[in-house]
Amino acid sequence: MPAMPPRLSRDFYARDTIIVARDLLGCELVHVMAEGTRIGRIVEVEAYLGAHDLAAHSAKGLTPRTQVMFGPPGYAYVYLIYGMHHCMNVVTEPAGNGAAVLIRALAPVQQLAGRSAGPGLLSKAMGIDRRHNALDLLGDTLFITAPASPVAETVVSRPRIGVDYAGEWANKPLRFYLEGNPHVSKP
DNA sequence: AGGATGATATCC
DNA sequence: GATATCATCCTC
Repeated sequence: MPAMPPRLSRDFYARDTIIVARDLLGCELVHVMAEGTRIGRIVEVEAYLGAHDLAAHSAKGLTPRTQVMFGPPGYAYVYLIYGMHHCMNVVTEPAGNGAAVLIRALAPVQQLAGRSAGPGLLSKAMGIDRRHNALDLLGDTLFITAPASPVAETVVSRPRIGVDYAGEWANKPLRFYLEGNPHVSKP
């Protein structure tokens, strides 16, 4: 088995959120668990640009929940939605901006538990829940590695899912995915 | 189209 | 303390 590509650096996450979102496509999300290591290839993401983005949780300002979003880049922001599903994000840009990228779908690579097309499903398949909130993605438990091979697919952008309440921000094309990939949640 | 199901923010 | 809302998923 080939050596695993290097972990993404703090500087990778510190960049502009749209750039980070696009560059995360093709990267691999890794969760080292007692039962084994689960790995999925990122095929769909959404960018949440910061406190001025009305669709972002950080638009509410600094609260206990959004604390992680306003913190330094390269940390996991995981929350429970609709009382039953977990969503995983990575914090981007320098501390204070409240920006993050939601990971929406993975193609299975190793040991995924069930389907991973959609933010709730992928969290379940990867064994990720609220306990992972505020976890450093440069640590040894949960991290992201650079693409195992060059990303050949075309990246397409569409409006984000489930943010109709956000006015004109709901229409901005801040959802990115790999065209034609069968594991995208809503092609 | 509608229900599950609990944390969060925002009122009183 | 009560209530509305929710970056979803499943079943009908």
